[in-house]
Amino acid sequence: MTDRKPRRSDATRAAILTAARERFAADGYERATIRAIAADAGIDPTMVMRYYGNKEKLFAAAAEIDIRLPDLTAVPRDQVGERLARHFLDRWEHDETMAALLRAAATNGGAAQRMREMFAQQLVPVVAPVVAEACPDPAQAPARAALVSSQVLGAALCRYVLRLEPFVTMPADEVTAWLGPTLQRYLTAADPAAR
Amino acid sequence: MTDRKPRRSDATRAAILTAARERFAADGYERATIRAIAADAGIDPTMVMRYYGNKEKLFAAAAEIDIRLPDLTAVPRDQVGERLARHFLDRWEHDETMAALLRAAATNGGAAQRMREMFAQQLVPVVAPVVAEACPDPAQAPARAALVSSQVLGAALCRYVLRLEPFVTMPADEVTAWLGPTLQRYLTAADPAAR
DNA sequence: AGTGTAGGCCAACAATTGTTGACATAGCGG
DNA sequence: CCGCTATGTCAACAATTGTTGGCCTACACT
Repeated sequence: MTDRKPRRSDATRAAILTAARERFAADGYERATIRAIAADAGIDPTMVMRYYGNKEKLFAAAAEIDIRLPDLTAVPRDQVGERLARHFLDRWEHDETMAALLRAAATNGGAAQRMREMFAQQLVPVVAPVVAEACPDPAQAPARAALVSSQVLGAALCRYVLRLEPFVTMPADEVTAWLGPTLQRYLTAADPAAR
Repeated sequence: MTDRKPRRSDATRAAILTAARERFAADGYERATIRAIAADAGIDPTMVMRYYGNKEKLFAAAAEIDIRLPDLTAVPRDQVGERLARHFLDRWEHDETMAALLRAAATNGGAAQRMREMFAQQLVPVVAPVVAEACPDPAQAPARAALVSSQVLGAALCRYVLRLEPFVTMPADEVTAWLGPTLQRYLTAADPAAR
């Protein structure tokens, strides 16, 4: 139902998308040129326009991200933080699309909007039930999720974008060990002062 | 000694720098054009070139930042985290130069380099003595400082760049209340698992 | 007052960008 | 086998960019 008849140009489409993700991840939105993307994909720049309309739509297609968050209700409450930290780190390590979106979101309004949508549609709902258990006010969920975002995005920024030295070489396990308790507190602490 | 003879063009120079900071903060490095900056400053684009050489050097001049970190050794050890959080938030709130550097660092190599230097030269030294008290290994200081950076930059990213809703409207006091204990732990915990 | 120099503007260049249209070709359906 | 449409290439456009050189003006110093 959701898949259409396979087109002869599917290979080209995919090549464009792959090249676009690489370029957007490496250079950000403005510096990644359609010509460079087309060259990487081994085709003419015109094809990019034909298949994706314009640069903005190409980026939208390239930056389509599913965080694939696990079902946190199935995780022991006191391990939620570390579990989340590990998942995010793993996701970032294996999918350059995440870095592409982050880099672009810093200067491109559309990309920032996309990031906000990801937050609202994917992170908040998953996190809400966990927050609800430890905190009476259900309206707190977005704020808690935002705190989680800030630490996760900040770590990604330092590690994959700024390439801040201590953070780049630090083993993934150590990063999760440090971030885990932080996220745990953001999600399950009754108030900021509580542990 | 450090100040030179005042030049007739000092007003223009300052106007350029102010406009540059605003544009770089609002648009990032690539989208902020010299023409737009000159227009904001009410002068000809040529002046920018004459006084700052080229766009890169202009940015370097505009993004010269002193974090003005307080002397943490004079702060009670258990309040270091909150003190740092408040300082950073305040700094970001009142100086758009910080946002300019952050936005630009996401896509511009030079800006990223600048950010790393700020980290190494300003944050690490201030933080090192605090870390040394709680942790035997002096080589841990950079890693702890990097963790602090990640949370601070992440919060700034969400609040001032991505404008993630819950984070934008959250009162500054509440943000510091949440971030304080996190930074405190990154600095003074003996190991990731310790509180 | 006269002159040299710093401050400023205008026009223009070369390069790059996203984007468009006309034209070729090849493969599939009739 | 014929023709139509999808796929692809080439050349070019219009706009924008950083950047340069020439020219005018006004202030400062002798």
